Amino acid sequence: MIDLVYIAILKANRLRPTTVRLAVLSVMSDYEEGTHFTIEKIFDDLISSGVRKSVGSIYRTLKEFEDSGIVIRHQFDSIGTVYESNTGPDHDHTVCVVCGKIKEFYKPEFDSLRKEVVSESKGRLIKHTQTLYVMCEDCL
Amino acid sequence: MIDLVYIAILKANRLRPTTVRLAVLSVMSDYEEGTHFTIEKIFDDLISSGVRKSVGSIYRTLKEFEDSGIVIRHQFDSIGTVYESNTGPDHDHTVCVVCGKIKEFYKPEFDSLRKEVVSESKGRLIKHTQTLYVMCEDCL
DNA sequence: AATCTTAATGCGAATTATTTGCATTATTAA
DNA sequence: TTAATAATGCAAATAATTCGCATTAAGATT
Repeated sequence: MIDLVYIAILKANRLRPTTVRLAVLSVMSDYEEGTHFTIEKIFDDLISSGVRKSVGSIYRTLKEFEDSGIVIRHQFDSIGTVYESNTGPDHDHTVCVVCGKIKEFYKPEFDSLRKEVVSESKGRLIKHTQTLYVMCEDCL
Repeated sequence: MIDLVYIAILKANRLRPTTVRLAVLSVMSDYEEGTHFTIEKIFDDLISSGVRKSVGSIYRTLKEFEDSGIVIRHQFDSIGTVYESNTGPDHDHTVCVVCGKIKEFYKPEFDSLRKEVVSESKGRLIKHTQTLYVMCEDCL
């Protein structure tokens, strides 16, 4: 059973290994590292793999996955809501305002600066978002 | 006529000085510097000042103002869409995940780092968003 | 394995936020 | 002052997401 690892992931998050959840994990696992995908793409890819699941269930599933930390949800200007697998290290994004391509970047210096900001205000940092809207090399 | 300055702002942006636009500018001018407001707040504040304008027109007006650079629109997690007057210097935001309070911060070092990121990818920076979700001092 | 309990699913309706078409009205240009 | 153009109100349309609830599936219990 190829699903064993998905079942383990779900159980580790107190989620029953059901057909919808396993199917969503399965299509997600076919994406390249760093792929950003929509609810609709998951829906379509499930159809392509011969599995029809309701859009409502996919919304619910991705919300559960987000709560569990299995995926991260982003809202980008003029692109809307996309998700990505929460594997790999922390990072921020660039989005090309022309072609819409999303890339990731990481610079540890940002983290230190952010820590300074919150400590100056005596708060505690829970999470952050940073997106650079660019014209990418190809579009220039 | 107290509106003269608003009329000037609108004309400078090739927008006819109409009642809706002038009324929106007027309620906005009553807000403290750095206030973040919703469409609904504008609507309510117009009502309070004895002016009833359609929600649709307020949406249209704020979109025009955004295109003209008169306001900036933000989308914050679990808060939604808010606007602020585009006066004063560039800045990013902290949002308290408990009380929802929005504050501004500015550190020039962020700008240099962002420039590094886009120059490394040979792109051009158009704009950026950065939001730190925190527990603020009061909520801790 | 049969049954009980609880959670997940599908479906369509409901919600929320926003946009749009169009007839009417206001603003600017002639 | 009239002609041309743009803005407004209103209601309907759209888009994205959530929800209620009856049905089904999964895990626990006997």
